[in-house]
Amino acid sequence: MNKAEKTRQFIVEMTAPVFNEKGYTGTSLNDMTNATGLTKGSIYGNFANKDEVALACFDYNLKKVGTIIRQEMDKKDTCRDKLLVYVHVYQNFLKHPFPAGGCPILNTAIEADDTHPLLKQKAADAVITWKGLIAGLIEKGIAAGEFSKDVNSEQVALTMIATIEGCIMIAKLTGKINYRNSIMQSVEKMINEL
Amino acid sequence: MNKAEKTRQFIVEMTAPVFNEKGYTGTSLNDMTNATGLTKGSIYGNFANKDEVALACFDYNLKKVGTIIRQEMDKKDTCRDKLLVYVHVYQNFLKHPFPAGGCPILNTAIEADDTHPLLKQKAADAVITWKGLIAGLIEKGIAAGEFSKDVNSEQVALTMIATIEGCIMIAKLTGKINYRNSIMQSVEKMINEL
DNA sequence: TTATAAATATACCAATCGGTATATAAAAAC
DNA sequence: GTTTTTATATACCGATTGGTATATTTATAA
Repeated sequence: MNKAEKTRQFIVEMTAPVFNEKGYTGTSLNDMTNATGLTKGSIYGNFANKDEVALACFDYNLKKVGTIIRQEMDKKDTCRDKLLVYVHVYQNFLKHPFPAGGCPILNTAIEADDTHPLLKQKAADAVITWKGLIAGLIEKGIAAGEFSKDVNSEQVALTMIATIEGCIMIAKLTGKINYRNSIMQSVEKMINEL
Repeated sequence: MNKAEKTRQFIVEMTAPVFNEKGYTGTSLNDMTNATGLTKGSIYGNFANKDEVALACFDYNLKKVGTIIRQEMDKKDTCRDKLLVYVHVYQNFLKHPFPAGGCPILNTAIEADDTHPLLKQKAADAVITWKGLIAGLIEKGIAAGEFSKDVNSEQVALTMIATIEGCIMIAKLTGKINYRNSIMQSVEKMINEL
């Protein structure tokens, strides 16, 4: 990794939380120079424009979440326990190196869906990949005799994602931890009833 | 309603969809003059600043949703059917005068939670009011013998809201109607199992 | 060690940002 | 119908926006 690649990485690491908190429109070049301590010239020597930084930051934030989930899943054996990782990670997200500003998919989806096609596409891809991951785990669990055969894996996957994302919104908005616990308990029940 | 009040109302009606689509930061005074056909002077003669317009627009958008729900609920008799109104309205939101840009609570929550305390508070209040409304309906249904006595009304209310909001996000992001139908079917099942 | 290439900083650009003072036009009151 | 108040438009403000051309520094290779 040469100097430029290091700086690129450094810029992404320092601005990713800002983009996730303030959003694409809400993050200015000034915010970016403040977060990095670099100048505009330095940032624009490594990125073509604000868009390119924002897209890289989304990837970075998304990867951060994915890594946490994968690491926790590797510790579990059964498909049910692997699914329950989502519940436990989102319930104790402070214990993990979770991106500041919350779920990048949710944040990006809401801001970009009417305004920024590129970011919107990235968020949409992330949701579909996530759905596939959960559905795959469910299918595997069915094949292993862990779950009932008449479980609709795609429906459960989508409902899990929707509930988790809604939960993140409500918990962050109201600041009520028991709201989060209550909703996550429903997701847990949903998984345990498969 | 005198001239000023009419203009105030007019400004809110014309800019509310813009705020809901582009967000608070993403909506400029220029957008507001374009949407209304009025000048800055005219807008700022009726509102102190952009904040005041945005807050009024949130109230307007929220009321719009509330009115739809209330009207549909009035047509139903049982608590179960009243709860199912949420499913049917959000599933066919195009048939109703739903605010352009989607759910104002969700949009405002995501943008404002790290950036705009006043809007955040309004969105939080809306969620808590909504939760109370659903929980009240469930309690009423329990009292009427319609639902099981050991239903946790607050938990169900929160989970319903989370799933619906997550559903809106996913459906709008991916554009897949069958995703929305699939998730809403889960909510329907949840209500029918009370 | 020096020449060359790459990376960063400085200084600037036009455009737009939210907001305001003032002038003009339209309503409302008399 | 005239006066007075209210509402709207015009013209402007400094600050900030995203972005760039160029100068300077730092790293790399000969």
